[in-house]
Amino acid sequence: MNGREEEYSYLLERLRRSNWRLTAQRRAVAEVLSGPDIHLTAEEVLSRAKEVLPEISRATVYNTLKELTDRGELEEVQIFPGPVHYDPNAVVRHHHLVCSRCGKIMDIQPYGLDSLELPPEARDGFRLEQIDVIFRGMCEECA
Amino acid sequence: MNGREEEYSYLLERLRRSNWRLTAQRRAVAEVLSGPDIHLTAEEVLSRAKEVLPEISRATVYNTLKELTDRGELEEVQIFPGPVHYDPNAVVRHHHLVCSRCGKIMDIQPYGLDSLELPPEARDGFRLEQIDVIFRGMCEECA
DNA sequence: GTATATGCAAAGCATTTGCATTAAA
DNA sequence: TTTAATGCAAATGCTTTGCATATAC
Repeated sequence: MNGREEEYSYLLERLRRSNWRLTAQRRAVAEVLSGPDIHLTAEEVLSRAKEVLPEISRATVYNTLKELTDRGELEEVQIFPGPVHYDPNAVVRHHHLVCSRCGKIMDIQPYGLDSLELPPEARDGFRLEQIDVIFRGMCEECA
Repeated sequence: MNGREEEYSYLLERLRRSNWRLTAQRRAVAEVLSGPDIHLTAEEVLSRAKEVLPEISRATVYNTLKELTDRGELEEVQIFPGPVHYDPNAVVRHHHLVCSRCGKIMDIQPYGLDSLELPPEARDGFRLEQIDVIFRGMCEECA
């Protein structure tokens, strides 16, 4: 397998190994969501999947996205008011960098976050599960 | 003014000083949103405002929330899928602590966040405006 | 008096649901 | 063959819009 194939098969590769009933529709959705820095809405997934499989329905896209989210293969991120974005980079812990003008979303590594912790008064009795961080600002092209 | 009044009039107090046309409806909305650790949905604001002013309409609540958000008096926070929560603590920089079971939302001080910064490779050319942080987990009563 | 806020109902967008049909294993 | 996925259309939840009426200043 060469570098390019590897990049493009993250999600699809994981799914092949699982015992998940693999239909043409699910493959189309998984393909659309395979790769780095992907953050698509359900509607975007639908239109891209239709390029490859025109008969795919909206309901199936929503079903599949929900299924993949439940399996931990996708992360739902709510960056803006409006539709949820689906991020296939659910395995690797990361945060999001977002341009407030053009809406571009990028995954970023946690960095300098070792000291990101609950203030002492909140820590007591609270079982921390997850920390969501969104960095908002202007990207180079928009600034 | 005693301590209790002070606590309860944050938002209302700020509005009195501004040249904002103060109607019974707007006062009702502002009252409902005055106090610490308030994170209400539009629907919750409506039902609480109705207790004080039964003739207030849903549209007016939405209008007023939008207006106050535009003026920087409220912050819209999207913690869960579903409705936006309105946070009147827009003046003081803070983050959110959320119970993933009961849904309780609390404001928390940024703490140990001095080192919360963009990774060097992302920093270049990006003009950072804001960092949103949500701590998710189980609160004491739910754990 | 005049500009602006209100309230109603209809429209809009994102998503979910029910159910009959179809296809994978 | 059997279980589960698909697709359609209707329903839901949240929010916005258009417009006639009412009200603060």
